[in-house]
Amino acid sequence: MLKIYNSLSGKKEVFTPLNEGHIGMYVCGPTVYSNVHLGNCRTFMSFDMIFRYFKHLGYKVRYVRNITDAGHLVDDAEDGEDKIAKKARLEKLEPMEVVQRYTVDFHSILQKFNFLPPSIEPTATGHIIEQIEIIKDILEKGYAYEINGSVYFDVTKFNEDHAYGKLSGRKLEDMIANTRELTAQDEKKSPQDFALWKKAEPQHIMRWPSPWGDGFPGWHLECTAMSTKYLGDTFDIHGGGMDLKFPHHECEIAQAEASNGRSPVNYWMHANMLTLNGKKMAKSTGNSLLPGEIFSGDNAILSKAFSPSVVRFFMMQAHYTSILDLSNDALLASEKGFHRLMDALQILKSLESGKNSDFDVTSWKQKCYDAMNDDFNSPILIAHLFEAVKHINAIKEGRESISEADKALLEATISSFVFDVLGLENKSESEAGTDKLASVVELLIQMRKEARDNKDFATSDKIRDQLAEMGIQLKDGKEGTTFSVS
RNA sequence: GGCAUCGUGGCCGAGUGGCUAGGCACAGCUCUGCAAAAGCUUGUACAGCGGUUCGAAUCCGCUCGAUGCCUCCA
Repeated sequence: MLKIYNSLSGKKEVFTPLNEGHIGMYVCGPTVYSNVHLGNCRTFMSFDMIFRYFKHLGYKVRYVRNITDAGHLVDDAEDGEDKIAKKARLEKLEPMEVVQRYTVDFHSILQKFNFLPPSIEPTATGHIIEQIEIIKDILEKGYAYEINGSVYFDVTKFNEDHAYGKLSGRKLEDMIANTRELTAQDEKKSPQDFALWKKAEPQHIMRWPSPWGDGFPGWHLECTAMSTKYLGDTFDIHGGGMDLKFPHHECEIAQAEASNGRSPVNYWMHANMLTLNGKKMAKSTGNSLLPGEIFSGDNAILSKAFSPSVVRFFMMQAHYTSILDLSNDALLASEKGFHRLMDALQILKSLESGKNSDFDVTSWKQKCYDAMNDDFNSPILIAHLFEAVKHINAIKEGRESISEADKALLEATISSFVFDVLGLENKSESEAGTDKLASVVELLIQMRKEARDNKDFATSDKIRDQLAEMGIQLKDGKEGTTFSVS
């Protein structure tokens, strides 16, 4: 029985999909006006893991994650400028050049992190017509008004017969009480109202024709248009970063309820933020890291480069609803733990099975599922994986044994959780996996053994130390010497 | 200022009204020519102050602090 923490109710709820065996999931994707933010990666990674687990359980999942390539305003005021258009103006590029450049960056980073591609990755600009249709609908229902070629959602009107603020726990009256005075020339009736369609000023490059004149859609609308188009008026899961809860997701609910009278989403899921050295990431203070800067080591914050798998493992060690703090020490610790896990996986392959098992693999497997079924508790899953690591090492040293059947079950289970669900990759294995390197190292190991047998420790240590410098670590064990590549 | 989430041992991080999280680091031991790796052993922590309770770190209140949103920043 799978339980999910639903942000809408504030409780863990038993997950029941609308259609048995099928899941519709929408996650708000990036606005492609700059390199993808590391915190953003964490959010997407959490949902990648969730997507993977659903698939692992055998669900047919339609996972929609959009690309925002228009409509995300720099601010919601009268002079609101589209983020893409602004960047294009600053860099003297065509807006679509900006979109293309950062979409490519986004995909390449996600690929390094071993993300599964979503089922559909729609763009806002590809769904202008759908957005216009929804605006027409909302206007007809009386929850929006047109003024000077722009259309705004009438939050006050909507709140009369719906609950605006139910997701974020806000009350409209409180919001009004806490709002600063309107800028003098604001055309909105109330500061809480938000744009469904913005009139394009003559100099504005990104523009589309509409019944209200040339303009562009509001940011909140695209997600409503694309999610309902591909997943239906009501669908199972809507996810995104905690920062999107208000106003973005709140507005999505309002738009959907205004146009078709029904709550659009059964389970709202929000991934929590990533901090850096205990503080929020912000370019302005220098407390900021790009994913690429972690992989290359080219940054002033970390002592060395870390592989995407290590970063992924680090993130999977925290629950997706907790704030996670990234630091050099934390990554160093994760790197060691990650290698220990990967080494154990390697050892498992060559383990000799015995008559009986000292390790109850079946109940261990159940505990792994219990952890994941409890709101995707990946840190608990990882704790269980390390329990298996202990047993694997004990079996290797002959202190415990495992039956043929249990060994096969353990191998299948652990690799499906590590690789399929958590999405980790054993990079060192694939690099060391080239047979030639392996046989060269085996040769060196053999030569070192001969030197050691002859008590020629100068030679044996030279082999060991020089290989270590190349990142190849020799490990002497009871059954001989093995190696790992870092 | 308002709303929200949270505050756990040296570090990162789970969890929970009474029973071992886990990883990393540290120390001792085993193994080793010496190391490394691996294994074993050791840590009584839960922001502070009150309250509820037979019993709270876990529930309630207040205080302090962090993060998010309310305002451009994921």
